[in-house]
Amino acid sequence: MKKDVQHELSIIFKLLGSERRLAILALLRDKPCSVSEIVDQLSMEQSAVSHQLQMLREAQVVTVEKVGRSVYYQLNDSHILTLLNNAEHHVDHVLRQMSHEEAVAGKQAESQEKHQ
Amino acid sequence: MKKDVQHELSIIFKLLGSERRLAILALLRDKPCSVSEIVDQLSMEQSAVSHQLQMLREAQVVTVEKVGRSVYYQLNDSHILTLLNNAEHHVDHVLRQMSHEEAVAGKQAESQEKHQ
DNA sequence: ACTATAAATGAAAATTTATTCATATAAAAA
DNA sequence: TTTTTATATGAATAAATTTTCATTTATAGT
Repeated sequence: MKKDVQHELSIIFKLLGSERRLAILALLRDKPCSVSEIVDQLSMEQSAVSHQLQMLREAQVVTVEKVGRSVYYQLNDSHILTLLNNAEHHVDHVLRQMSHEEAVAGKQAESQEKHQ
Repeated sequence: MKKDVQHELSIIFKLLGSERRLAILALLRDKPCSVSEIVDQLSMEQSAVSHQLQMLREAQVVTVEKVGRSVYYQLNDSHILTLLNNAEHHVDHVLRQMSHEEAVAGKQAESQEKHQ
């Protein structure tokens, strides 16, 4: 893998590796939102939201449009959506495996009880 | 998006959001590696590598196999590969757009020079 | 059994990232 | 034009992550 690609990759993953930014992106996935809509829905401070949006902007993950005195953000990037979808699959996979292992562990415990 | 999915997502993205871990994964993408192979190839400290591998292990991104006194790590997860590939596409897209914008900026500068 | 090598681990130190706070900017409303 | 509302931004603080250092564990070779 080329080094600058790796660097850019780490930037985009770093960006997605925050629950708050993921929450923002989840909102934007449905429809464009103004900053204050995001603030209200996620109960975050305005300044914190602005800082996060700044990062998403700089990485070209979202675009901006001024409407009156509001600023609307929207997803800019279909790749991000694909990425999120794939990642969700991965998570489903892991979560399922975990609950499967729990089930197995449960049966083992059960079986051990019988043998006591 | 469910909250626990979002949480897991942030974990996996956080994991991928590090150049060093990406470098490790790039090595493992080719073939399983022992800890000391990784240390040598990436010129990292042994302890740092071990800590990073611990995280990858705990997230079930890699699996471990002892061979003699070496410990070999390998990618466990095809989803991660897909994720990395998708992300590379995104990066290509952004990098291309950036160089496109540079080109445009260059032409504008050129054009402005003419008008001076 | 003793020594050397490979890797893991815990805790402290260093670095990075995120949040808050104070303030600035910009546009609409009064 | 002054006031209000929405957002942005810089700097300080707080929190999280990463690295380093010292030590431990485990295994192979002597």
